[in-house]
Amino acid sequence: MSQLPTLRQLQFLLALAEHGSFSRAADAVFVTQPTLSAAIKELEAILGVVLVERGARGATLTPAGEAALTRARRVMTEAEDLVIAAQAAGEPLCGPLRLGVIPTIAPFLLPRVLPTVREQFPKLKLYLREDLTQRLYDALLERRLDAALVALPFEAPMIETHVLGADEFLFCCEPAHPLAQKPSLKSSDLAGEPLLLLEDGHCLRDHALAACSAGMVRSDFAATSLHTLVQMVKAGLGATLLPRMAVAAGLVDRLDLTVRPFDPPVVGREIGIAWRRGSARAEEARQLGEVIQGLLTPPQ
Amino acid sequence: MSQLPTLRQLQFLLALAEHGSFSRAADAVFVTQPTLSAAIKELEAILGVVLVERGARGATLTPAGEAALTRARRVMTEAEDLVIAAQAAGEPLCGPLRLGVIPTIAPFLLPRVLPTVREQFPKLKLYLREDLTQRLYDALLERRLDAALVALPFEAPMIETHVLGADEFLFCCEPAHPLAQKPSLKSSDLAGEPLLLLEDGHCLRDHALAACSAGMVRSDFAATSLHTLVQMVKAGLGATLLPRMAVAAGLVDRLDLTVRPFDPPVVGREIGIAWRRGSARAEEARQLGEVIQGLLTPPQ
DNA sequence: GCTGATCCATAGGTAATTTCAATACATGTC
DNA sequence: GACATGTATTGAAATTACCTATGGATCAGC
Repeated sequence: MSQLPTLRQLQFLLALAEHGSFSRAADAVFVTQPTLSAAIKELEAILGVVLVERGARGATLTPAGEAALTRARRVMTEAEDLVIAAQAAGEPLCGPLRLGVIPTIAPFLLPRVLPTVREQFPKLKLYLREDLTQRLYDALLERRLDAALVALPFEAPMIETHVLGADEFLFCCEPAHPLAQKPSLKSSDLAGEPLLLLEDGHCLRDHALAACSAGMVRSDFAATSLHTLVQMVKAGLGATLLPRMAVAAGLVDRLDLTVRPFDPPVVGREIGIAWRRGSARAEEARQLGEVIQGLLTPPQ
Repeated sequence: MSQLPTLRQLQFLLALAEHGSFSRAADAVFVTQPTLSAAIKELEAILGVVLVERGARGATLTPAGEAALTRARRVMTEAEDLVIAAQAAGEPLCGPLRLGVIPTIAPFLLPRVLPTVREQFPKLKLYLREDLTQRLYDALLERRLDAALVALPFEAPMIETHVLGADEFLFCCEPAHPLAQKPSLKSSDLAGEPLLLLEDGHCLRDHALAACSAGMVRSDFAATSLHTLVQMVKAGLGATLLPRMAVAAGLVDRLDLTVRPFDPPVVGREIGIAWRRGSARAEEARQLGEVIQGLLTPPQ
């Protein structure tokens, strides 16, 4: 087995690539220029390739250097992840954790779970970010988020998920609506019914569409949030489907709207937690999920 | 940023996990036991977690240790890959390269390209492995192969491919066969025709099936290789489709069988080279592919 | 074409780190 | 309680990493 480079040497290579000059790179990593110079030279000796083209006005990476750079970056992030993961294993759910939540979950689930989470993990600093599923997905992949609360299914490469609980859909309409008379509805009752939905991009829109394929979607109006949506129902523009979680959180309180469940088989969505496969905080995401799951299951 | 561990420390951790004892692990990495002991201790200090449970009969990893181990393995392989990739960049297509080839390509393509490859890259040591697509895929993922010659499409996560050339299918039958009269065939001419195919697992079987959906596959007989297949045609069991590459390599020479092309649009398969995304030898696989492509395109 | 500025390479000395040999300590075994 | 089998500690030696000082090359401006 040929000799391995040092992480330090790789770090120097990153700095060199970033600053385009031995001297400036040396400053950036707090060593002198000769030190960095020697380290790069030894790295080249180990790899048997010239990585850097030395010029009068700085340094440029050779193609081999570029290739090594990409891999060096990977090695460094993997090493950093190791440290973070190990430290987290020693004291789980500590420090900053960046959690994404979709807009149809955040306002209804977070008030219910955050107090307990805060109490149970006082050292945890949750940074919350509310956004659409697709953007949360991107953020997870780019390591800008550690975990995300989303609606399942959330099939995506490199993403792992755990189910936290079911969230059935309820039919919501004006009291004067014909269907308001029935204590519960069948999916087929929606046939021809004018339905209001969230605007495109919300996964709740897709799930609701799947649940009420019989309905007639009003594509001329689309709401930007569930709060807007119920206002539109109240204004007489049509009926809609709401997640029970939102109703339980008081979304339609004092609005004088009628809410009806569906007969089994109930339609709805599943709430889950997602994280990037191999993320340094995968285990913590799983743990956080368990806590939230425990908070969801008993009441409803 | 907290301090990073050394690759050496991670290597020691791997050895410790493998041998279950400080002393034996130390022997394995050619240092003394105190050295390894101190290194692990410092690693634990850096990570802030106890990784190893020291017992009277050796050492066991704690859960945190196991987690660190998995990541350490990743860091080490990434670092090793960096070295290999960089060395390969300096002197491409040198040393051992493990190349998988599917059985319906190997005997016909390799004799045509290997001499030139050998001549062009005298220092290259090609280790060839002939196997079915699925097993080559597994081997690529498990790093037991560096590249593979397969039939496209070869859609798979973590695998990248390049097209090397087209390989059209030819109709092969006995001279007395009714279709032998026609100089060329349409795909629809195969309607009701009893066709022989390779046994399950060969991708050529699937591609041929797709190409001649009109035909009537003889599922009572399936060949284990193209050589067997033509013998079965000769024995009067039916007709078949052969890749032009195999015919060009002399598969039916001296067999007194009739071979007919299809009218455009020609049916066939594409030959490609595949490698694991991020493999240390990805660039070399690409280069090797270019050479083979150059050898395939001019003649036919 | 000289001058100064900028940048990388080299040299030699020093501090820090790594490693080793020797030994101490802990724990099960007979 | 001696012994075998482990790991931890210690202090010295070798190695390595780093710094200061200096040299040489290239380019810009005059």
